Amino acid sequence: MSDTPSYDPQAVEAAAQRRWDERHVNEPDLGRPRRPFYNLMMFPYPSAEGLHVGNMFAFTGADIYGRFKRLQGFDVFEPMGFDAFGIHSENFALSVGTNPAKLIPQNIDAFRRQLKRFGGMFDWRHELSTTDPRYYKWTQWIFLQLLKAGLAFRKKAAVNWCPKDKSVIANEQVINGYCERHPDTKVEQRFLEQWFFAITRYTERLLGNLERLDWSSSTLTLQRNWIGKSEGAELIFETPGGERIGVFTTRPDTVFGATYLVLAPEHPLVETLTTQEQRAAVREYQRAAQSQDIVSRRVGDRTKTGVFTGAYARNPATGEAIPIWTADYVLMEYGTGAIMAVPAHDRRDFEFATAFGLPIRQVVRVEGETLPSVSEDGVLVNSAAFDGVPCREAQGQIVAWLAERGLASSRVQYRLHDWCISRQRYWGPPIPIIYCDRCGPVGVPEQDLPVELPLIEDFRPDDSGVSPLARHKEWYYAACPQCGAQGRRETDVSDTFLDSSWYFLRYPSTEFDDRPFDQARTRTWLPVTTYIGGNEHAVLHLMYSRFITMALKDLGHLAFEEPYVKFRAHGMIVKDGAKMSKSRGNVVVPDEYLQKWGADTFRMYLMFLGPFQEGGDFRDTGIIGIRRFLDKVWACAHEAAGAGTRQLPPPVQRKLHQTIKKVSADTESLDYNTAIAAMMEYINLVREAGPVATTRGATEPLLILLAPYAPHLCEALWERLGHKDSIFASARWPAFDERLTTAEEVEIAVQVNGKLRGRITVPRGSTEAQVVARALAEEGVRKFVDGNAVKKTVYVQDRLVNLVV
RNA sequence: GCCCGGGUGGCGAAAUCGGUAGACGCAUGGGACUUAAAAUCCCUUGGGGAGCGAUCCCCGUGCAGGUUCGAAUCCUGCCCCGGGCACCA
Repeated sequence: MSDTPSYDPQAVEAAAQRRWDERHVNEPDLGRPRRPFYNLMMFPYPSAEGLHVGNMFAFTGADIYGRFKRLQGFDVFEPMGFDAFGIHSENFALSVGTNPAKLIPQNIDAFRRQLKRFGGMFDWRHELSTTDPRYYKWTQWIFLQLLKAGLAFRKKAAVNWCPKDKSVIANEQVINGYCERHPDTKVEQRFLEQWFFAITRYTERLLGNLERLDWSSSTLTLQRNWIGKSEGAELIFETPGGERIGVFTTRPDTVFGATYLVLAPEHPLVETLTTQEQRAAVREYQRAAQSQDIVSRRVGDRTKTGVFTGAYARNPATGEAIPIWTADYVLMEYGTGAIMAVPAHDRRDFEFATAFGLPIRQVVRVEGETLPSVSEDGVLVNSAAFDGVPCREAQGQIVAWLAERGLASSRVQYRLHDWCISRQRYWGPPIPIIYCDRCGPVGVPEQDLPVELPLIEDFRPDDSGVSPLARHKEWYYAACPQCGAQGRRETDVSDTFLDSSWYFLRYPSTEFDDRPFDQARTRTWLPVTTYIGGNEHAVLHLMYSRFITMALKDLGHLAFEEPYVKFRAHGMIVKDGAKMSKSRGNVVVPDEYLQKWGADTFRMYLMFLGPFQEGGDFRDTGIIGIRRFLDKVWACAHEAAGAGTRQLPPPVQRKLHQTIKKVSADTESLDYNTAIAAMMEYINLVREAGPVATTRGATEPLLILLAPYAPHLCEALWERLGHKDSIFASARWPAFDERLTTAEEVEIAVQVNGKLRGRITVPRGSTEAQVVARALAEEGVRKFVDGNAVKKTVYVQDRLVNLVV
């Protein structure tokens, strides 16, 4: 058609976005929505490099879902914000020598521009940044609520310490045990008083609730593994001096094979038990363990080291005296910090016993296994009265037997640790605490919040070993809120995961400065209806925000305890099979694609790459296919605008209803790639059918189905078809008629002995007898039946018949 | 090492309460239109074989077995790739 203007994405997209802004299309009535739908996606960290395709992939997938819900008649709230505190910003700022407070606004501006360009349905009235004092005032408020409730406490914990920097460094700055900035300087560990949140008091709730959450199963599995519940027993080994050493074990059935004990070097009893002769060696070992950085201390598969303490304890099962060692393969933070070593049935103990010549006693026999044999599918041997008992049964029996003498009890152990929120850094919200010599640590009164992070030039850590914030006396010294004496502010800032643990609560209430979240708003919009994000945050962010929500509920601030009713994990977009990263130099920037192809084509291309929930490898060889499709839609709509209304030919009508059905189901389940394929099939059929099918009745439903995917194009074509209001404000998701999705006749596969031998077309709903008769009439089928008697027939209604001869 | 995913044409992928493998798209090759090119449109394409031809036969979903009338799909044992955890007792 010569009067059809050509499709110019840049012009179409600019016009559509202008329209949405002017008419406030993306801004639901937060006060009185009819059908509220909170569509959340993970807010980005605004890096200096700008939005990359990984972000766009995630946001597009989430935005499609939000627009889909919008067209289904929901009042969709789709907010966006910036997670701008943290070590990444700070490190970047250090490298360019500019305060992050000056850099971040520029980054945010660039991000906002890109986010607008790709066409997200964001309600920008509710944008937030975690670095805004109006936001982190409430992050600090949350800290104070937990402090009041006894859920925030101080504890000594190890950090990485660089002796050159005279400063704490993060785990990711430790490279093979050396400082990232001083490759010749070994990192040590130091013990500092730090703030923790008592997330472990919520372990069972965090675990149990997972049963009831509508989350991607991969995410649930990651959370369960992270919590790491393991059931076992605590056994007591007594020393001649009367000390009781508790050990946690999941294999109490192997206690007869425990030939020595190992205490972590940090275990308090090491000091008490070590004999005079061993003292020097043990001290030396403890010192060595401590001088390691915490990263390499935890890296597995190291050669076993350890020292004998000179002391002995009695094996509660055998009564034998067994030696007590200390070794760093036992971790103080798990279980009791002590283990019973069963070298015959534990790989690590076996390795250690072999290295130090300790006895190895087999107490479990498993068919066909050599030592160390760790299987539980065996029976006990060398275990006195328990010989011959299967492992699993023996576990309970032995615990019960030892419990009679008070030497055992059942115990559940978790891997989850309390959450250390202290960061010895500059770029974060100051922890609102004032230390007073008389009163100890005192929370800053709520009316004094926020404790603003001062804009300082010398935010770089220096050799003084004092936090940059402590060098600013006017900030550092503050009156004790309790007694008025001069106190000192906490100079640590809080973890960025605390910032992001509650941002979804803030979005609907950003305009209120006198409360973190408005009660009415929160009741209306929360919990979040659907959260779509990456599994890279499956444990930390998602676990912490669940915990904070539970704590706030218990403290009376919220009426619900699970923040995200439905969570879906999207896949990761990679480049040539590898994660995109700056160091690999394989980061794909979306800007040039948006420039060349437009947002709609690029959005759809990303979704067509593969299943959204699996991700895929980015390559740009197929974009043209999406563009061709959109060109067809463009032409079709323009032709339809000038065409009259007429009945669709039956095959086109059938395809239309099939397409509505498939796109509705696939969009709901985030199977965007197949939804797009279905729309392509449909437009191909319409184009093939020609002018009789290129009508308003064929085109309008397609525009609505396509609108979540290519919102700008559909907005423009909707207008072209004469509609005054935005498609998102006025269109309703089309319904399909199940009866119209099926044809009168169906093709049936005919198999002989399971091999496909022909196809026949029969009326829908034909009986088995009719179909078999028709099948046997086929020459190609008869050839294979060849006079043999049909022993059996298998008939699948309207699909297939199999003749067994 | 343990826990999750996943291996299907030249490529991205469809199809899994077992039922016509390869939808849709890219890229091929051929053709139409054009002075020509671009764009567009039509046809072709898993491998092998038979036939002038409409067609027909054999093989084929990482490998080896198994269950079944029938397996990409279920079971057993392997191999490879990606992700997570990692001395967690």
